[in-house]
Amino acid sequence: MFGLTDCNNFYVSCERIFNPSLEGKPVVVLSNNDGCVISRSSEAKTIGIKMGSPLFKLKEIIKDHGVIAYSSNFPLYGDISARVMEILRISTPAIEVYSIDEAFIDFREVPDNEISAIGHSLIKKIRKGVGIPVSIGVSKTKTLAKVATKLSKQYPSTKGFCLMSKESDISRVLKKFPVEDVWGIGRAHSKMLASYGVSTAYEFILKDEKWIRAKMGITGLRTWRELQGENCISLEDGTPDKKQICTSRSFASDLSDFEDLYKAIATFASSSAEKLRKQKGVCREIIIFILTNPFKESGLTHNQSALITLSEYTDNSLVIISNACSGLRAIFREGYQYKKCGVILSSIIRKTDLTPTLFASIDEISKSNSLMSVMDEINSKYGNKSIVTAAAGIEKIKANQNLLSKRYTTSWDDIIEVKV
DNA sequence: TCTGGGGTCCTAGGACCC
DNA sequence: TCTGGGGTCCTAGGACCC
Repeated sequence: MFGLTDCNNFYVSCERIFNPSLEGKPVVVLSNNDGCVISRSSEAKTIGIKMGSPLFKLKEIIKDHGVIAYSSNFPLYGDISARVMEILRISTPAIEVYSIDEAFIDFREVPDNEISAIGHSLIKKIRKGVGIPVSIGVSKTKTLAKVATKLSKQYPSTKGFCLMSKESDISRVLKKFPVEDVWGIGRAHSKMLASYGVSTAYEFILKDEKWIRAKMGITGLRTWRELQGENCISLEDGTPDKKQICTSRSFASDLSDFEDLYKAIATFASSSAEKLRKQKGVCREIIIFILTNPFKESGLTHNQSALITLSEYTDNSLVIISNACSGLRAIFREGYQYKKCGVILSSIIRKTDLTPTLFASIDEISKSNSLMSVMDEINSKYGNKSIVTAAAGIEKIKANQNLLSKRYTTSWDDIIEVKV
C-alpha cells in the first residue's frame, strides 16, 4: 500500500500558524507580484474564489466578505514544509517528497491492519508538532492513494484519513469520481474523454486498453492501470537531481531599457548558478528568454529565447552570467515593453562525473571553485544576495509584495515577540 | 493599473549512421 | 518496372504535475 500526505490549503495554513486569528476566516495567498490566488482557505473556496484568479478581478468579493490576502512568503512555507517532511520521515518506513506540500509514504512492509492507526497518529503529530492540518489517503497504487486523499478532504467524518483497500470499495468510489480529478489526467485529456462520453474514473477504466494507448499514449495507459490497482509508478528515494534549473520572474512594471533587462538576466543567471552548485552539478547549456505582456491587447508582442552552448561544462556564476548576457544582447529589441524574463540552465551533469578538459589549467579550475564557494558561503552566512556580481546590480528587482508576513522561522529579525 | 514560477515525461519527425 | 532494413540522436511541442 502507498500513502499520500497532503497539507490542507498549505500556504494559508502556514500563515495561520503565526496568526491564529485567521482561523475561520476567508484567507488567500497570492503569487509573485500579488498577481493571482495560489492558495485558499476553505472559507475562501466556499465564497467562490477560484484557484489562479487574478487579484484585480476579486476586488469586490474581497471587500464584501472581508477576505484577508497575503503575498507569498516562500522562506516560511519552505521551512514549514521541511518540518512536516521530517516528522513523516522519522515516523514511517520511507517517504518520497513529491512537492512542497505532498509526500508519498511507503506502507508496503506494514500490515494492513496497522496502517489506519499510523495514519491517524501522523495527522495528530503534525498538527501538534508543526501546527498545520494534513490529510492522508492510502491505497494500492499512488494514483489510487491520490483518490483516497481527495476523499479524506471531502468528508469530515474521515477525520483526514482514508484507506481504500477492498476491491468493492474502490469501484464504488471510482463510479462517482470525476475523471478530470484523476492524477495524470489534465484538461486536454478530460475534454477528449468527455467527447467520448467518459466522465467518471470508472467509465475510464472500462475503456479498451488499445483505445487508451492510442488516444492517450503510454502515460495515459499507466494511469488506466494504476486505477485498476496495478502498480506502475514506483516510489522514488531521495530527490533526483534537476535536469533543468530555471529562475524567472514577471516584473511589477514593464521594462523597455536594455540596462534593466540586463540586470534582471544577470540576477536570474546568478540565482540559477547558485541552485546548480547546490545540487553539485555543472551545466553546458544556458537558455534565456524575454516575453512581452501576453494580456496586453495593444502594444507589440515579442517572445524570444536564445540557447547558448558552452564549450565546457561550468558552475561558475561569472561564466554563466556573461554568457546569459550576451544571449540577451543577441535577442533584445528596442521599442518593446518586456514583462517577464528568465534563465534556464540545461544539459546538467554531476560535477564528479566531469571529465577534466585539456584546455583549462588546474589552477584556473581551483581558482574558480574557491571563488564560487566563498560567494556561496558569504551568502549563506550573511543572507541571500549579500554579495552579488556587478552585472546584477545592487538594487533588487522590484516586486509588488505589499501583503507580506514575516519570516518567523528563518530570520532572527522576524522572530516572533512575546509581550508580557 | 493589475494575470506565478517552477518542473517532468512523451512523441513525432527529421537528420544522420551502417 | 523495380529503390532496404535496421538503428540513434536531437528537437520542438504538447501534455501533465504542484
